Amino acid sequence: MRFSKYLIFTLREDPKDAEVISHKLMIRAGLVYKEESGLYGYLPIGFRVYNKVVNIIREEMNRAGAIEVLPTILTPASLWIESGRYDIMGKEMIRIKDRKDNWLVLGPTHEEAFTDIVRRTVSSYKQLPLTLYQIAKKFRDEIRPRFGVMRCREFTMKDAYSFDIDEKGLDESYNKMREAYIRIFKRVGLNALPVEADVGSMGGTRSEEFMVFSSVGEATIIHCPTCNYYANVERAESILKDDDVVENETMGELKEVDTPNVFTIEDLTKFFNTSPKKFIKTIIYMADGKPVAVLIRGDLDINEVKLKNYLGAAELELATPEIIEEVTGAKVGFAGPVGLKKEIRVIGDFSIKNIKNAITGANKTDKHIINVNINRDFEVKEFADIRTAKAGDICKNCGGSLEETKGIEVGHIFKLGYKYTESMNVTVLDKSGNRIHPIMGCYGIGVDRTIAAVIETSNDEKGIIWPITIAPFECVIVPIATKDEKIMEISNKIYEELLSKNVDVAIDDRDETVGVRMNDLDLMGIPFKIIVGKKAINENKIEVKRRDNGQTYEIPVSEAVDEIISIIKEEYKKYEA
RNA sequence: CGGGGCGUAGCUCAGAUGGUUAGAGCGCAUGCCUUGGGAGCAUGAGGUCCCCGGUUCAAGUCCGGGCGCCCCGACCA
Repeated sequence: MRFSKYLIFTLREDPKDAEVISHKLMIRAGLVYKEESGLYGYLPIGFRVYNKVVNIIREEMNRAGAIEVLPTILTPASLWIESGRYDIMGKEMIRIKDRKDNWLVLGPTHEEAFTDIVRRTVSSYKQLPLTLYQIAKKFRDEIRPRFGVMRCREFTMKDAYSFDIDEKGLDESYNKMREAYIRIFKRVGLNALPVEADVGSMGGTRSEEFMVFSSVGEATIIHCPTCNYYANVERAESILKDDDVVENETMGELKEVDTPNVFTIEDLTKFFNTSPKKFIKTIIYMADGKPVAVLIRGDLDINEVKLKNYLGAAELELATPEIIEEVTGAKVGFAGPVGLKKEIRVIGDFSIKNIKNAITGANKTDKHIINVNINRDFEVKEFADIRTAKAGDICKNCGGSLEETKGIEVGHIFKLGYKYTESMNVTVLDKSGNRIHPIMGCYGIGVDRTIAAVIETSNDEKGIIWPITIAPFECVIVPIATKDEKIMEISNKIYEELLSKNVDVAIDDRDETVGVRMNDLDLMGIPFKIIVGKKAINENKIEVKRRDNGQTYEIPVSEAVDEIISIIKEEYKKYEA
């Protein structure tokens, strides 16, 4: 590619509306442009990177035995009604009405579509196992798109769906995908770790997210440095440091105390001059429309994902002030387990089991009660782990001290189960001629997010530093003076030869000063610059300069092509899976 | 949906208290000169000051309403 005839669009300054590094650099290096919030298009340089990532994913999926298909992105509402998700998905799903007034959905995910493909084409156990995939656009009307390409409304995803006759088969299909993912992320230069994830209302049995540790990540990961336990905070379990400490206090007398305008645990702690651990927080939730009281120790946080799973609820939200008043008989801030006005389901987190002489809301406005004791003053029928694990907690596996980090979720693999094959009635005949539902797994990789994650973890003050495997070009030739015939002659010769040997090379022959061109190439993250300058004329030598550490090799012109090829080959080895 | 910030040239921004023909840097075009890390000189093009309404002799500037963008939170198969 000759840059003089290409579309290079770089910016010298950070765009105003970008906050995170990857977003700034993707715009500045001319990889993408923003059409509007959450909608990004790829420019030529970005599209080259995109294609390289897609190709690596495709190669590894094929290697793992998955088969590529191309379903429709516009899907009929009927598919979604069948699976029961038409109503559940809510506003995130983009719906369009066609000219005949039929509703269509721009696929936000494709379980239904792939299940439909299998329903149409598979009828015997002999055709299984089967893993199908696509690399295509997804549409989700996100409440808040952000961080450029990281969370947007239209994005590219590789999604695969496996179909097996039994759980054992699913385990194998799942593991194949898991292996493929590890290879893919290695090859694109990402350090992505599988982390235990929430299986949630999907009803699956196992789920892992591939996380890239980064401060801009939206997910919180709980990590044990001793035994390498990694889990999304949504499902992480831990042991409290002081879980088993039974206080020796004798039970005091239950007593109401006036606490006007004291609401938060922090304020209450000051007011009573005690520790937050002496409080039992009582939070009222609405689970599928029914109020539930949840009790947890004052210094801890409720994990709503765990709670939702425990309750088996489809919808879980904090109760409104009106409902809280109705349930407790008091204004918000004074709920407690003793003397709730209405009989409702009460769930206790394990953390409240051993609190002696606790302080709780009195279910009367502006009043708390002290010396509250479980089993004497109130009973809890249901105990569960509904606490958010946090740094400093004890690892349930090895007793180590847990740490917290942020992660970007670049992939997600999931044992789905029978949800879709049952709801959409997919069956195959097994060996004995019985109709059985295949069991499913689903596996996703966010292509755009993967690109952003690479940039987020590999950049410097000059710009992007691409791994050679997904760089827009492997190397770019820079003729120091574009009007010098001799320099151009040498440059063009090397360029043509490299091209003929299938090197992904470009020549930056734009009528710009060397400084401008070098800086652009650094911004774009080109792994190797091939500089043809005075030395080429005087000493018959060209220079190859590395983007990552600035190291420069001087190479005689006659050996340039072979040497460049071998340097590039060597570089690829770093990313071999 | 709540809180905060912003909206003026392709980009990044300046335009107190309302007042002529709305500015800068970069970018862009043309010419000269240049090319070892964002050169110099000259000339030039480029504006719905987010939109609608109001106040006023006069609005980029003040008032009301709306729209859009960014960040935090809520939310997120």
